[in-house]
Amino acid sequence: MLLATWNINSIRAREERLLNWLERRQPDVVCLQELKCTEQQFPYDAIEAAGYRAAVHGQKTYNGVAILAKSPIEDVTTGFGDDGDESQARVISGTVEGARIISVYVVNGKRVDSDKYEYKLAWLERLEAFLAGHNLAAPLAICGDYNIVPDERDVEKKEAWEGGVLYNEDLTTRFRRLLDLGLVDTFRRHHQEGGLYSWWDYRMLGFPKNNGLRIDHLLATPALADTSTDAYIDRDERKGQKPSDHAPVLTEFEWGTR
DNA sequence: ATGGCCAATTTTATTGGA
Repeated sequence: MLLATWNINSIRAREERLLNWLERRQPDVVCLQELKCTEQQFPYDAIEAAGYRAAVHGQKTYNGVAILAKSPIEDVTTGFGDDGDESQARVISGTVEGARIISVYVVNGKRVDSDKYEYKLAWLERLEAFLAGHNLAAPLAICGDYNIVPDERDVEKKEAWEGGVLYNEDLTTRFRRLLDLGLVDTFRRHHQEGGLYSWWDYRMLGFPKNNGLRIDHLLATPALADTSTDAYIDRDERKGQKPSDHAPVLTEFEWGTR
């Protein structure tokens, strides 16, 4: 199973690029974030014609997450299912070929002194509780835009980002806590070096200067992660006409029908 | 080359992204 995650930054603005990438790359399962559209606006027909089913949790203008898969997507749920705020479409789960797949779009946080950052921290608490409620002995992957830089290898200009809403001691500790639950950062399982990023700012020549961050992650339980054979970042997707500011990140597993 | 923000919106400025 080739599993991918991609913050696409508007599926309507990126439809042609997404379809070209699906055709060329042929991932089995794709977790998407920042659809920026409602379910009514989602291009189901084009995705289906490309050979994929889609489970979509949409929202007008902001957020929005989906799972695309070549195989049926079963037992789809949206949100955390707790008693917290569900007005922002940031989580969708489904089962594909016996593996539980979760697509997440973690809150950005804007500034550390903002209400949005408070919401980010509270949301991460809910994420942890949500995961703790799953069977982590079973095959499961939770993939998406975490808006967290796990460690210094994952940032090009440490001084510029340290202490901000994406990279600080509290967040790296919270990320490690997810790993302490038993989840594996599947990209790091195959690549230990720094300088490999999944996001570059549109502004200030972020990509040409490689001022990047690794903030998009595929975490998996050992039952699944132990079968992974390689991981990739499709850096070329950040090039050319109308790119998303994120590149797709992928992990190959010896799991399922592929 | 990969190039100096981009996308959506009850649009002509504002909000959010990271």
